Amino acid sequence: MSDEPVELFYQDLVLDHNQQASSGSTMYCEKQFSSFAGSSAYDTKAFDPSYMSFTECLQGNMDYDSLATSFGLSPSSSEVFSSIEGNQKPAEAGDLGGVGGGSDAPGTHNSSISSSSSEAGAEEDSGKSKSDSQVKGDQEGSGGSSKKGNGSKKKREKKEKEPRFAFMTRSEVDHLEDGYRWRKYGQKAVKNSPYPRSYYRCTTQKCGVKKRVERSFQDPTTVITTYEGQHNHPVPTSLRGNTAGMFTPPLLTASTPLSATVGSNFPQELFFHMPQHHNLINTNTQTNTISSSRLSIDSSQNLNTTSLHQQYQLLPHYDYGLLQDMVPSMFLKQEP
DNA sequence: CGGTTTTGACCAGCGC
DNA sequence: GCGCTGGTCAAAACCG
Repeated sequence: MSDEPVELFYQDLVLDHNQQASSGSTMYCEKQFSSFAGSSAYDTKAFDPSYMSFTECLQGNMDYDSLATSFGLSPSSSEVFSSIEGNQKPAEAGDLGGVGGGSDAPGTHNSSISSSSSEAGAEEDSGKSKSDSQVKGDQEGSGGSSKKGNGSKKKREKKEKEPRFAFMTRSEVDHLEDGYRWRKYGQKAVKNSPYPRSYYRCTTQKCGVKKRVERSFQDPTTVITTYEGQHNHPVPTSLRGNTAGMFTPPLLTASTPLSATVGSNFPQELFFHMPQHHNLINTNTQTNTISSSRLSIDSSQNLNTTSLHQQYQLLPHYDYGLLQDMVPSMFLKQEP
């Protein structure tokens, strides 16, 4: 796995709630893409309808390489894409350091993207190649024969590397709702971190998507979520407790470009809609900043910010940061 | 009662 | 070869 591409993004989506209350007014969400140093350089841009939702991405509507491409990274391969490569091991040391979500992150981040990915890498790569070989087509595959004892494991074929990507979210809730249903199948203590890592698998049959969730030990308010694989099914229409459990659907039916794709799959649809990030990428690695953009959402559309607060403990002013986790490139629709 | 979570054990890859 | 660590399994506990 170490060779597997993993890109981690850290983003702050700031909702200026000063604007939110009054209906008809406009709510502004400032998305701030930044690597862990937390520095920021605003690059205000309007949302472009040509983005792709996180969900879509998860469903496989977007090919992984495109992510790399959209990030301005070498499109070719996952290897390249995974700047982790070089950082593979570094992650181990203080490595996770990056995780700090920019808060206390020291000046260890040398580059925007790579630093972030290294971070993801830290988390990820830790997994080493394990899952690759271990991921039985799904435990079902190995069936009950199971692990112990019998050598059924030998038969495990090396599974194709699943595209993975990670992102950080500022939230008190470890397992963020993303529209899909997950079943937790494991939890492990993570080296160098007081916080355990939880493993989830999509409960939909034949969907082998997995995700790992762990809290950054450097910045406990930050949750690192790593998705592996792509959903081969639509987002469950009715989730227990309802979509996202926190945002009732027509939550954000903005009249802005965002609305173009903001469907009923809330939160992720909101959180994960990203603008063309070709424009967002700031290759200036010295600033550790990728960039940011602002999108406006017509609050008259009923954005329940209260729930936002409740669910994510949004910060009182403009640090409604939790919405922060998005993977910019993922939502980008590749232009033909 | 069915689905989910918890948790200890097991397995495999990697570094020393 | 050994120990460490991450990832997964599956029985038991838990929950609605």
